[in-house]
Amino acid sequence: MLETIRPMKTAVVKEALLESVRKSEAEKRGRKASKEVRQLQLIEATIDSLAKRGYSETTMADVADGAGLSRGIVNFHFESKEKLLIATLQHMYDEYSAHWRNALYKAGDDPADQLHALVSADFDRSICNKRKLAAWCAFWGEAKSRPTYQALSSARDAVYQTIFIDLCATLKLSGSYAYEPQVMALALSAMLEGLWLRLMMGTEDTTRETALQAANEFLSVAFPKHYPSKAGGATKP
Amino acid sequence: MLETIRPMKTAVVKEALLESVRKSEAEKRGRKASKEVRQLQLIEATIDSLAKRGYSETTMADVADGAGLSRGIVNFHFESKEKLLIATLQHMYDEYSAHWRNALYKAGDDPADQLHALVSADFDRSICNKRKLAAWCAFWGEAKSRPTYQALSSARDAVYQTIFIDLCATLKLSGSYAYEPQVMALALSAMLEGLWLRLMMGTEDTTRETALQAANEFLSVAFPKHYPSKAGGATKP
DNA sequence: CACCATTTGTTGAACATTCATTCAGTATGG
DNA sequence: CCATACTGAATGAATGTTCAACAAATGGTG
Repeated sequence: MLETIRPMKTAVVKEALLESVRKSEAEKRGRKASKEVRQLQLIEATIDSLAKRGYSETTMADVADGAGLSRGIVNFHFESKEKLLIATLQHMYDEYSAHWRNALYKAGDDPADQLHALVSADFDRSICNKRKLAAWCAFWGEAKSRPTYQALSSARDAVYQTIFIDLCATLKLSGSYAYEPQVMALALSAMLEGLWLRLMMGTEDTTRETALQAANEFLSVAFPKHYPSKAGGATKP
Repeated sequence: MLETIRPMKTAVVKEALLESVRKSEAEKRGRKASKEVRQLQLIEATIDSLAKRGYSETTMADVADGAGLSRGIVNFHFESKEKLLIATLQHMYDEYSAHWRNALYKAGDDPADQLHALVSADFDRSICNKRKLAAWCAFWGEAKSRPTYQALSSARDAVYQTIFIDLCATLKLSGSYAYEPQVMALALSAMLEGLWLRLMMGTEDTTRETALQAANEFLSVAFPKHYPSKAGGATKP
């Protein structure tokens, strides 16, 4: 099962396109960019707007201004505002998906390493930052009332969840734990999402470091034989 | 510290008012209701709209229609749409707050019972249902870009968090655990929020029961001496 | 290479719609 | 009969979409 997970090839391509977007900062005007680059540029501007103004205040004009282009341009590249937002969500979903698949691939064959890699990947700067988290949260707020968003809006999809369950089951066998893999996987992935939520609320008392620390603490108590606690031993009352 | 937490008296009053709202279903028109009842009625209609249509699609007209009243009514009782939404958020915040305070009060003096009561309270039908969760999520999506929402939007506030930390610290002493109370409390409360998020996404694979089960599983592995696992003992490989 | 025709990307003003707000008028309870 | 709750049409601002005109690339032809 796990052997079928490979980093997505398209991720590399998109990375290169994003580079083009950043490079062309100075030369936004005129017909300098390819269709794909321009679309990515608009998607990035959309994420900016979602992060800065929230979903309900994100306007076509703001996206166009953010990209340094004219008003009508979005309707040319994307058919409508709705299609732009769907494309933006799909982009973030693909990026997140490629990120954890890559982390899993690089983790090697040990299940404990794999689980730890997945957890750590969630708090990597490239995807876990104010801008992206805020954009995710904006979509979450609308997901329940929009069928189109529902499938994409929880970045951690069914495949991700299945892998979590499999890893929990494997560790249970090798560590003689008592929990139910499915239940433990739910608790774990829910905590990761909850930590994301905390981070985006951004009350400054939760940072990427403390969030990661909490996640690792969870791993230590749930799988003590695989992740021995790094803190001092048990204290007597 | 914990001894100062008491159920809020105002909760009882509001419950009575809500009763009035429900009773007057048939007689919405005319000057039948007091000012407070009418405001609660509008707030309930706002929650309905948020749940059904999401934040960005919630309109004054929809709220008024939902309450069976005329268009201009909201601006009469609340000054503006923004004030209505703030009042709605405040209402949900107060309700949630009263709920966990009451649960804590009824739990008695044992810290383990208290923590368990807080966790269970989160999944009580009265506050953990599609309608309310969807409304919470709608506000979360806008909170980061609206300073006014920020304080109220995470129902679990600083006081709640402090109590969690205190309980974790107490249990650590009596159970000789190795974790850092602050870190464990963060992991725990983040998981609760994450489970809420799952429930409101409503992909049907997570129910209130399985969510509560996952939360209890967490308690079992984090505080094994206080919450002995109910599943069969450890299995050998 | 030069020239022109065609396709394709881009602009910005005009348009239509949606929606919060206002307010003059009406109804109702005390 | 007065104060107050309430109504609903009018208003104006905000915003997504359309489109005619323009500009840049492309490709074919002599």
